[in-house]
Amino acid sequence: MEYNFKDIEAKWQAYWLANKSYAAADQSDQPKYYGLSMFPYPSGAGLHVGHPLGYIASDIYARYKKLNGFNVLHPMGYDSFGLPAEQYAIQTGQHPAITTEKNLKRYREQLDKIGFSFDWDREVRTSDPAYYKWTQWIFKQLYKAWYNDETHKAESIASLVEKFGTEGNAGIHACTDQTEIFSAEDWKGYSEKEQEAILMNYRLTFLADSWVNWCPALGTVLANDEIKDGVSERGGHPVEQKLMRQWSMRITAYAERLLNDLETVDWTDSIKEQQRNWIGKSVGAAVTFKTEEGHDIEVFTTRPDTIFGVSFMVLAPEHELVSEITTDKYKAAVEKYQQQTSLKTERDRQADVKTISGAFTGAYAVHPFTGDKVEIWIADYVLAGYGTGAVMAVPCGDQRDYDFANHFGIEIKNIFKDVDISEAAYTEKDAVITDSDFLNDLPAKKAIKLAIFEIEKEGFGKGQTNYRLRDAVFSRQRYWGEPFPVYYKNDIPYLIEDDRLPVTLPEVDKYLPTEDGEPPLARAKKEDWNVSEGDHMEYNTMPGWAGSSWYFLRYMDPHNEAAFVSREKADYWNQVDLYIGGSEHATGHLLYARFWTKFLYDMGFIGFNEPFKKMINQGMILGRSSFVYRDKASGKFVTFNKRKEYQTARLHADIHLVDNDQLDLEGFKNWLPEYANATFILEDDGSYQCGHEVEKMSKSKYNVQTPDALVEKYGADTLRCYEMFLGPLEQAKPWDTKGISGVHNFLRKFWRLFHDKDNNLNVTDAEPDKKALKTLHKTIKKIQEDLDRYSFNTPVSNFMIATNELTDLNCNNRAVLRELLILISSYAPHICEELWEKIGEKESITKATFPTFNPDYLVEAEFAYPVSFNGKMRFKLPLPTNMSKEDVEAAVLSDEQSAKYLDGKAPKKVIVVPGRIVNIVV
RNA sequence: GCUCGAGUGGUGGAAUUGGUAGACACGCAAGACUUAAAAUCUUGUGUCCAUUAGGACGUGCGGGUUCAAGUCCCGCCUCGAGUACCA
Repeated sequence: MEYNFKDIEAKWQAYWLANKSYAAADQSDQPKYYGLSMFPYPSGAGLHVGHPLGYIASDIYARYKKLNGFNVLHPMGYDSFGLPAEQYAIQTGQHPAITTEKNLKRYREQLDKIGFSFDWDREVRTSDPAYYKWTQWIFKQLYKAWYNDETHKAESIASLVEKFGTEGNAGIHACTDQTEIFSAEDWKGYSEKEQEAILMNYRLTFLADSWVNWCPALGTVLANDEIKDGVSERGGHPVEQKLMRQWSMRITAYAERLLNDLETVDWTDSIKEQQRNWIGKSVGAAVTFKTEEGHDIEVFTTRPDTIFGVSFMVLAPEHELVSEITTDKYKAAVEKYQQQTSLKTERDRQADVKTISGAFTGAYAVHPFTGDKVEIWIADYVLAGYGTGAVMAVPCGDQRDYDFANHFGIEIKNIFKDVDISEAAYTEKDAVITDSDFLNDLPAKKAIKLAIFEIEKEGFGKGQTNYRLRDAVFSRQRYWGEPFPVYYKNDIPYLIEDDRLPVTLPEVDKYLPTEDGEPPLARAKKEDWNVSEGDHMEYNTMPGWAGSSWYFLRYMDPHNEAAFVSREKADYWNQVDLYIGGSEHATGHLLYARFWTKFLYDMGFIGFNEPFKKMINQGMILGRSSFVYRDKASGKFVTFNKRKEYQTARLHADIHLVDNDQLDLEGFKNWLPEYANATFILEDDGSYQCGHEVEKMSKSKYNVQTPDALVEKYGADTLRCYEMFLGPLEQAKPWDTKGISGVHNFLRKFWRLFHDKDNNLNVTDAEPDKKALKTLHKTIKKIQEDLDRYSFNTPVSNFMIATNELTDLNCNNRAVLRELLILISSYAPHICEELWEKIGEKESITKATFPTFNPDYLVEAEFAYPVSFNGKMRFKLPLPTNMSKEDVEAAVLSDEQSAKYLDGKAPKKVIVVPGRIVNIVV
């Protein structure tokens, strides 16, 4: 075999490992570069072809930066706590640590075969006690901190306790759930338990009874971002609301900074927008309306300028005041409506937005400015969970209020000057207000300010900013996660001392909740814990996102036993320069990682407050699933073209049993036990044809393509180049191996460039000719430009072009080929390293320097001008490149080919762009 | 509904500031080598008309700006992703 990729790849992978070729230096005169791919959760299915896509891109970039003289950090690790290993443990009794270890090993083998330049000495695993010791430590810091809204940063809780002792809490502007005001005297008089309860309302991680998303099937609570379409993201199980005592993270304290600092990072607009929506800032006012009976109803509005347009009010059906204010006459109707609403699931309620429904309570509120009577309704378009669960309805300015008013025949008052609201509400903020007392003739934006001023002056309410972002639930009733460094004494939580960390996971007999519904850790006896204090330890564990919120910091200083990262190393490596990963983490991981980074910055542990400077989201690689069709009546499997003659259910078939849509019948029977006795209704030619569809790759769809088979058949270098060649990194694309032979052929042709017919090295020291140098320098320029704008697919084409051109030129000059090897080495490191050695280089190509582009080689004496007539290219005319505009024009017009298109007429206009084009207007 | 992104040959895609549309590859077709196949190599390959020469049309659709538009502007259509009674 001429190009023996198997031997070559094994040889150099061993060499790189033995020589620590990719070790990042902690100190260097070179500028630093931190390139990072999101670390994977090691699932049982192994790596599929979608995983390496991002890794290959960050690897190419890391290598490219290294060749350009940067000190590069390019690490890899594993997000190794998580649900699947635990679900597997519940089913089989196997300890999740064993499952995880097994999966990890397989991941590593797969990764190693692809030839990544990871610095494995810096590997981190979130489930490693040496790692989660620091996750627990960061949790402790959050517990010992509060958020000062005056300084806009987190501060130590000790400073807060001091203030309480001297001035009470009235003058403190904090992000807190504490509403009660107390004096310094009060504070001193409180018991420890009372003081602790108050401090809980300030801490950045806190214990509170809160409504949580409870997933009975998984036996745990879930964060909002772990729920998609009303069901759990993992497993697709239903979720219900439940009041539970849980640890939470006060991420809302950082809402404003998380929003503003998006402007300082180079991410896609789409991800930034998703974060903005998730944070959901709305500026407006809280206004209190009094009912005729004297109850207070607080509403939140972003349009206080429209307050004179209020013609009714709406409460959420669950609003606590509903039963109190409803008059006897309307009681039955209101209760019926409440009942109807409660029967609807959250999902149904959101799905059906067209049906207008509601009920009048019989009660009236008094308009704070006009004193008018305003009807109070309940309706399910007002949500209990947002704002105050009550709105002041302004039909002329809000479409939902407009529709509601029309439906129930409520008055629609127009307070916008010269605006027609006969068809729909006017929701733009650019109208002039009228019929509104002191707001008359003001444009909306000014009116908003004045309205808030008046509302505050009269004591009806105040200006307020609301966020959709909620505090994040941080406890999970699961086994396979970080234990909390927390114990309880008399139901008061206390922290475990630093020198006793980590609190490691105790052994348990089963990975299920206890009979009385406590989390699995409650099964552990006192002596099963390595650290046990007080009445009992915390039984909850941390969520999956705990470990992944700071792992990028640990890579900087992975073996530090005295700190999660030393300040010195954090200062050196600083932000991640390039972060590559999927966009599915837009509102989860990326928000939490930003939050923790900002917190650690506030506390002075690190010197930057955004973790990821530049981010690229690789598109998903989709799989091509195959389907079989089972007749519901007979249970027989019906072939694709006959499926319509039967009542069939569509089932996934393993794509490895399908070749060109034809099913391997014996293989299918042997695949799953329930198919052992399968019978078939075949095509007329006796084959079974499968259906197919492009969808997400997943184990349950049996459409997972692993990279292993391709590495085996074509080699890692081919796989690397091919995954990049597929198309733009950010774009989603179906996986298709059709084109891979073309890329493999390129590498073989590249190999032949260095060898004669008998596969002997054939490289000369002779001076290369001009054409070869031109090809080389054209390629240097292209690769540099492409990579600098993160275009990973186009360099492969340019490598092919260069190889094709040099082959046509019979170029075997060492001077040219040597530089070409460096160019290609970031994409195909193994073959380049091998040829590099063969042409007599002594040191690894990973230590080489990226060639310098010299424009002189691209200078040509002649350029073939495309000559257009009326914008249509007609012919090409070679002319000297240094010819003046006037001479070019004269030369083109006097050329005999022009005569035909001019047809005897004089040109109206001639445009000459030197070195580009000539256009003649006739 | 809103936000973001994308629509280019049979296919994946290229064209960085408006300046030769379809690079590179796959596939397909013809040929060479071979007993044959595979592999390899050569040539061709946007569509339509034309024997050729050549011509017309072509980047989702309709307009516009310009000497020149895949690229810029206006109005639509389709697909993908995210998100939603957020007051």
